[in-house]
Amino acid sequence: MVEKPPLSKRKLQARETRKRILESALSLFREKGFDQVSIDEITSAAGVSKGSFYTYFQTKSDIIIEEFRLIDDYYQKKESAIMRSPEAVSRLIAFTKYQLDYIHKNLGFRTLSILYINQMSAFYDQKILANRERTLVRLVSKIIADGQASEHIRQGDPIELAEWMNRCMRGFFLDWAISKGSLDIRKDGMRFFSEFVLPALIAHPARQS
Amino acid sequence: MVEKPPLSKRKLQARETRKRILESALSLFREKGFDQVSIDEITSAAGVSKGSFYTYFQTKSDIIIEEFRLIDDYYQKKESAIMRSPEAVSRLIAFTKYQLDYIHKNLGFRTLSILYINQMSAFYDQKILANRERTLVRLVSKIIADGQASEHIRQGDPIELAEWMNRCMRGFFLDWAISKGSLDIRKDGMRFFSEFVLPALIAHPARQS
DNA sequence: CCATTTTATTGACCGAGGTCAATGACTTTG
DNA sequence: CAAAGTCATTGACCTCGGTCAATAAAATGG
Repeated sequence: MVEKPPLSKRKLQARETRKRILESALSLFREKGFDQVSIDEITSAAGVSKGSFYTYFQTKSDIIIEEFRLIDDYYQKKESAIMRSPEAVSRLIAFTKYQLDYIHKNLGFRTLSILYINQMSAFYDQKILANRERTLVRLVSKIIADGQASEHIRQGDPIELAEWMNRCMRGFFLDWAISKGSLDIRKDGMRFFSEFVLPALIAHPARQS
Repeated sequence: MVEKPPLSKRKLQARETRKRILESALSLFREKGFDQVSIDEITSAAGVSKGSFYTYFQTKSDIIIEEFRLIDDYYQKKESAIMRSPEAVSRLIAFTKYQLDYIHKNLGFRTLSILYINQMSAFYDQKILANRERTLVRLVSKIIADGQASEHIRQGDPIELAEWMNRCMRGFFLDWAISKGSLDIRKDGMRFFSEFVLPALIAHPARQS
């Protein structure tokens, strides 16, 4: 458990302000879409000034980042369900199903676009996606390490393999974002994963050279 | 040969204006970087008004798109060198080498970021990247089809496989862009391709099930 | 050669993201 | 409790990408 810090009136107010901005923003984004909502609109809905927005967030799209962080909690919640699958390959498939599902239901291609744009923009250094500490890498590399032990998965550094697998999926998400959602994220995503990415991870008997 | 159209004075002037804008823009981008150059700066360097910029380009980043189109000519020029490799696997490696090389020398991660951002942005419909007509897909799918005939490459629709392979590389480029170039595009890119993507394309003897 | 139509060009204007010096509410110090 | 210090808050202001009605120059056609 975390030590409860004695919150001063100031800290409480600040937290409240931040929360109000975040909630107005998310609610307006859901209602009208990211591009149709201005910072002025968000802050006046929250009853604060424009400047306050920038006390708590570096850019407009930081709000989106905040939403995206929740995906790690989601993976954590699904971990036991994923690990219930008998072996590595089916675990990776289960993982990917959950991932595609979450993105389909909770994010959407527009949100993903904004996330990628945010992460690529020039003087921005909050690395959300390329972070080895993420539950995603932890979980997938664990599955891979297990799979290597039982010889279902090919050899190699499990963390590197997890990042590579993840990178391929990111390629899919990018294509999805560029196509403005005209790919079917669950059908096409699953097919790409099981037909192309997964084979790169599976142990094969050595070929004659 | 293309039929030479009788160019009116108007068309000539228009072409000249477009060219001057393009050249000022590229030269300023190279000098100061995309974000540090404003449209006003570009147009006054070109000696035209701001409005003229938007006669010839839809957005500021369209200039970058223009540059990117050249990569298809480059692939075309390298085609024979690539096909000189004896079989599919080494051809794909050669192709990827040239691709990484071109992007390293001529584009850079910042340009790639701008390209991706442009392609993802909301009301934009010039699909540059996800275009089956591109030399890239044509060339790679041809190599794959040849490789399937000689049983070096696994079965499946060659165009789909080419798009999948390309998608994985796009995942790498995205990671590169997000990491602001801290990945080594040639070393890490080649390693990712040959260690992870290529195995997904190679024919393997069937496993016992 | 003049009248009409077409189209490249212009630049004032707009909207919106982001900045920052000034303010004042709260906290700490003496 | 008053003075000094800290920091959340404010909103006028700036920059810049992008728009568009008006204009000017060239093409067309009679």
